[in-house]
Amino acid sequence: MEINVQKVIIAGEEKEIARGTSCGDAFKAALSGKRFKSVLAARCGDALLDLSASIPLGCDELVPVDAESSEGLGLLRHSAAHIMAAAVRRLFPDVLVTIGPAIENGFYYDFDYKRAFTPDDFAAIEAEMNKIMTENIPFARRELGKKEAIELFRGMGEHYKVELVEAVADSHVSIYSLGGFIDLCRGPHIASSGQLKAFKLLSVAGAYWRGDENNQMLSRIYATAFGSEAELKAYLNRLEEAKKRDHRKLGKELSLFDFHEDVAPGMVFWHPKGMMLRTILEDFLKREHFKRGYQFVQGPQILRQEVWMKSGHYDNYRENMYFTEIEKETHAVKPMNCVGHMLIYGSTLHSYRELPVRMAELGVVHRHEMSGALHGLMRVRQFTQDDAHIICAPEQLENEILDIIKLISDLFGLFGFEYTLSVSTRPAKSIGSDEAWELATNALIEAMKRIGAPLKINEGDGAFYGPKIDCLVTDSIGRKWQCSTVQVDFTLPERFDLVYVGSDGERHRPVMVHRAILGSLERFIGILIEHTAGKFPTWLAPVQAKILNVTDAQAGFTEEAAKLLTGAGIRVETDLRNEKLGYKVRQAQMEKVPYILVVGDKEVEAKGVNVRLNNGDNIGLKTLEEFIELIKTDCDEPFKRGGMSYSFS
RNA sequence: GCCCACAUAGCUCAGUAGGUAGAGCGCAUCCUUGGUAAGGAUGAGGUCAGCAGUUCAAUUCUGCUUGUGGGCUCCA
Repeated sequence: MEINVQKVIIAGEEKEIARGTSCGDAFKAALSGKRFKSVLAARCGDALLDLSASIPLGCDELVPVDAESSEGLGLLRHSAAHIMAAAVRRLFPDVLVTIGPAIENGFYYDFDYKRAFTPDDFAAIEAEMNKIMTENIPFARRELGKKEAIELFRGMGEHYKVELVEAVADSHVSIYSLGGFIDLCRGPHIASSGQLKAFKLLSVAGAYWRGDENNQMLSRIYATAFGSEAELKAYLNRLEEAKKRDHRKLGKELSLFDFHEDVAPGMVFWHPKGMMLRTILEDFLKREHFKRGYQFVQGPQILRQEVWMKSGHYDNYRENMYFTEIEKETHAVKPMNCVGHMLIYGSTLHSYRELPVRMAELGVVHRHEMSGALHGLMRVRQFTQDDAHIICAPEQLENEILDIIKLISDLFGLFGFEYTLSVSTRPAKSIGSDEAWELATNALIEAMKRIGAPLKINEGDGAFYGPKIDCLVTDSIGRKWQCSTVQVDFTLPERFDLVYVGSDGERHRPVMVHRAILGSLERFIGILIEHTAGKFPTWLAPVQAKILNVTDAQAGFTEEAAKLLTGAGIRVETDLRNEKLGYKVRQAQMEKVPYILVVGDKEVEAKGVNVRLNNGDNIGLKTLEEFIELIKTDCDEPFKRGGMSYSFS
């Protein structure tokens, strides 16, 4: 082999390539013209390279990267962010640029400008981007020493970029220029602006520089890009479809709940149907907790301020608490249930034989969240937690955590939700000793390892009193919401001087775990509504069957049938209105009732109902007894897997 | 709390370049008794979010407040 030639597998075929050949030239020689056009970058091992980069020495395989792959799409979007920034710079020359990464479904770029951008600016920016695409300007990479780069950006007045370069650990940084637009960037990028085919600006938002609310508020433009117009259109359609599942819209349409913003912003008014759903969920939760050795308790809603000072909430959580003065004494509405449970545990002396003590409460808490943070059922100011506090000996901790994770997976599995678990470590604002924090954090990590869950760590994201495991569930448009939380706490038992008597007759300090499985019932139901698009499984549906009479002549039997079914524990409604059958079917269908039962003369004679399923299928005439069996089987269906059950009352 | 947008009938939304408002759905009454996604007629419903300001006149323009939506921050 000659010294200036290397063997490289290019797109699956081994080639001899002259040293110094660019990735792009190598692909151009190896691929068809059409295929080559779709190639955005090159991958060698784990490294992504610009097409203009020379093939690295020692690279034995070069893989073409296009917009079909997630890495290719990310790169395309990142380049689109540069193109957007270049367009904004052309239109608003004195804008300062900051950062513009690709994100899950698109990209954004944060600008500092004398005014905020608005959607009215989109048309002009998009037009300028299209112009840049037509001009087909190459992305040119250059490596600079840090000092040189700082001077370059300082000369341009780009102080955000100067700050970014200063934070880089390496001695050199790379910059990319797109025509006259120069940006600090690790790269890689598409070869030239003409490779961007389909993009759309979506929304504007304020965002703090480096995510810190003490910093300058920047103007962020969100946008997305795809490999083709068709894919972009499909994505925008999907978004539209997802909006139809929005729990706020369905909550109103299905008459589950509403808000009275004028009198109680961020607090839910549950309507009969929503409350029915909640009640069934609560009953089910209670039974599952009893089976797992939990005892239900209930503490007061309002407690004197001094107890919150003792617990540490006053120092750490005051801004989010509601206070009220009663007989010159300041009281606080509970933002958490722990204090009540601590006091219940502490009111008697416990033996090690009783541990672990598992105290559960469907606890209503109030937290004054900032007004801009409220969001339907997902983020409210008053909510109900399926909360529990487990008080145990330190050596029992890991097993308790394992059982909790098992419960999380059972419950979320039942509803078919996808979720991710992560461990959050000590935050800046916290109480407790270093040693306690380390012990608690390790217990969580060990439990995660034992169940083999992928270990994700959120540094500094723990509660002020302890580290935690959080569970995130996704809503209909891809936003992630925290549901389950498992928090180890060494400080509250200390503050409330909780003890148990060990086998040695001495008093010992127990460890406490705070945990919620669904998290908040409000948020959980919000996600459930979006997940099911309002078509709840039969066991949860507020109305399981709706009986419609064809004409007034069958009203009597319809009412009798409804009474009989209700007596059998089925949630039934009738629609006896003087309307055509088609009209009543349509309405019941839109209410997403699982079973629509029609009663005409034939059914009266047979003492039965004609059964139409929610999917529109008609399964014919059933006697009332047959229908009761049918619906019971349907209710039990989701519980066949796992150790849970739904007992038909 | 911060940035942008928005607030009209129970719901979804038109509208007024400043002269106090409309539709569809829903609701009520009547006609219609019709077999699986909308039969017809008539009618009731609005201090145009609240408070100021400009104006002969404000739902419309301006400011503030409250709330909502999308984000940031925060969080179950």
